Amino acid sequence: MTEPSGPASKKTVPVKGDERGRITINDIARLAGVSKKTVSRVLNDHPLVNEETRKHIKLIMVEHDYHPDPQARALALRRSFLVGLAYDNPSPQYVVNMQRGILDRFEGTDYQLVLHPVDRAAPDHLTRLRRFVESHRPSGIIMPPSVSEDEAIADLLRELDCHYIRIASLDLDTPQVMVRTHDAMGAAQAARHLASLGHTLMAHIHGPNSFRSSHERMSGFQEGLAEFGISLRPDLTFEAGYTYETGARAANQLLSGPVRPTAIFAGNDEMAIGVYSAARNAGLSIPGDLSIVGFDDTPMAARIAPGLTTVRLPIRDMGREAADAILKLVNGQNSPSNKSFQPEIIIRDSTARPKQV
Amino acid sequence: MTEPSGPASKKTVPVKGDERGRITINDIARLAGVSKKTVSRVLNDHPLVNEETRKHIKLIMVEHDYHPDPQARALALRRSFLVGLAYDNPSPQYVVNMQRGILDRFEGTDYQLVLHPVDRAAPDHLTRLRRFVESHRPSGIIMPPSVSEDEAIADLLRELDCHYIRIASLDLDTPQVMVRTHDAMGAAQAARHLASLGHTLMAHIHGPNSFRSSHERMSGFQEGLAEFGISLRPDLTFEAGYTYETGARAANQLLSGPVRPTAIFAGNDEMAIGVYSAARNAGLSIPGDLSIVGFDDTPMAARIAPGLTTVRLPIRDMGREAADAILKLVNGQNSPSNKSFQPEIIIRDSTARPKQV
DNA sequence: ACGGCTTAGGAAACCGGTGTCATAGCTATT
DNA sequence: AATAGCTATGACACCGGTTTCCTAAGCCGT
Repeated sequence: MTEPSGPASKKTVPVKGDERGRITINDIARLAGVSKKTVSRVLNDHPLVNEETRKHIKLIMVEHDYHPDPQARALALRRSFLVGLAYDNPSPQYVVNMQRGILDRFEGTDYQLVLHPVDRAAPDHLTRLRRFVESHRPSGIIMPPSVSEDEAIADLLRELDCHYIRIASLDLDTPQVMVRTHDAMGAAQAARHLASLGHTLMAHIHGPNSFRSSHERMSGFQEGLAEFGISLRPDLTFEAGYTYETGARAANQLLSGPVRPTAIFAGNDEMAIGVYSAARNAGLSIPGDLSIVGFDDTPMAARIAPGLTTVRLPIRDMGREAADAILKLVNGQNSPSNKSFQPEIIIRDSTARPKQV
Repeated sequence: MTEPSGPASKKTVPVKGDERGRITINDIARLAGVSKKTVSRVLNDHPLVNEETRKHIKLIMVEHDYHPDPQARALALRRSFLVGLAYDNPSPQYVVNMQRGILDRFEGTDYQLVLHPVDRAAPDHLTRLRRFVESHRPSGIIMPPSVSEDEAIADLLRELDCHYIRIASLDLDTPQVMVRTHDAMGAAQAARHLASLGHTLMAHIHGPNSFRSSHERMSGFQEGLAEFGISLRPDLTFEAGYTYETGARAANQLLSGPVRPTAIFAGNDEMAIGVYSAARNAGLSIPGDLSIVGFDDTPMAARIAPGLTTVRLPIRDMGREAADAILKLVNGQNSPSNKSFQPEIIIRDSTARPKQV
């Protein structure tokens, strides 16, 4: 045996008809009676091609169902048709919706989404990202929070001259390369909802201080309350880890404290569900004794009893927009799209007027 | 401006230092004083290379942190370093865990995971898959259920001479190209658990008949019951859609029927949560009046009250194994790994002895 | 000393596209 | 008329690897 041969490579003589094997740009060129360079120009929408010629070539391409080889283009263009998703969000719901949105936009294009989970706790995560970019030369990288908030990562990508889009809840240095979420606005809606129900003594359990979204949501909540002349008491704000367990722990502590609020705004649904558990432990009924608002509108919010009032961020739409922005960057349209997406409060059964109004 | 030029292509004279721009196989060859073909042989572990030469070249590669360009190899080898995940499972939890498992295995390799959601209801889904495979030439495709159960898809991949691994709960035609899940075994455990608690009148809500897993789980449940001399009554088995809503609907119907079971085994957790909702509607307490068992061990199972007894399949492990199998296939090791993974029953608070024992 | 076999390595074509540069045919300007 | 400038196209090298084919050296038996 010579070098190990592929499993079913039958050594098909490529001569003979133009069938037998994939058709290439050479085939199209021959069929159209032009050079491959002209076909290449048509492929890339180069302006200097006669309209007649262009139509003729396009027709032939369609007739033969020709699609250029992305690998070859990648090699020649020194840029692949791969877009990386660099993420570290622990919520499956979030990740999957983001993926769906991106894939929505890529549908019908030649672009593919490749996954690159980032573990920012690992010392070599920057090296791994660098290797990924250097070797696979993705056309771009999409970063949802909290990867998007990491300046070291953004610096690296800039150094590597790699397009990227950051999805974040605040304005970040590099303009025009981000999709804006309005976490603060959503949190403000939660505040207004609770305040207008008559709550005045409210607690807040927020995510880790290292996440910008934690701050955004908290300050948005405060702003919303301020409209009603209410201020958030520091002794009623707790930091947790955006997880069920930490949310439950914080709520247990909170509910066994000296001051008992009539409502709790949790920084995400996971923690809100943790609050449910703590409320059960404390013998409190929801929403009778305690109103609860979450953030994210995970599927669980609708399924749990009582249904959780929460804030929905259009994650899928944001993914779609981010993908669109990457495509525009790749095509050199540096349009300052910088879109932002409005959150929406979903009112279910976990919020009601406080008892002693 | 001529054709849009790459951002930083300064026409760097490649002579001079070996820095300035990525280093290629030619650089390594020059530095080692051999031809590029010899370097290529080292890269591919070709046997006919002198041990001295090989070591020398490898050393140089490490020193200069050389990594061959995947795009170029893809072009030459007519095979990329991309592995596709063709999936249609609606559960984010499932999808994310599968992705994690696969990525676990790819870590440290040059392989990347690209997503290819499949909508088998769309008339062109086969065309889209074909286009993906033909144009990107993935090294392989991993298919979890229920895509894995689609023979048309498997036929297509075989026709395209594309490696694939199917993850499925039953033996499928092509041997040695699958990872086996044991849904039936898990369902049998659920049956034994309920039967040994003393239940004798049990209902089953299963997934769509078009999913093999529905049948596997049902027949496994029946086998488990049979060990206790119990048989599943046909009038107490319902088909639903693996979703919360359909599960709730089936349970409502079931609980308002003439025969009231003391336990319900739902084909997945989503439907089991739907049963919770129906039980609340019917004023039944869980597990006092009704025991419930689910399947999947989604995060929700642990968070809902009362905690849902359910069957856990090691999805992440299965993903890892599938990725491993793909790698073996690519490397020509046609080892009949055909591994299978044991399910595990997680007992929480939704199951108890029936009231009137 | 010669042919045959095995081992080690190189030259050049190739994978399927793209960039650079040259060129032919026009029209517009001087 | 000659020059300049634009349009439309092609020849050819190139991207960074792999493959095919070939050569040269070393060892063996006769």
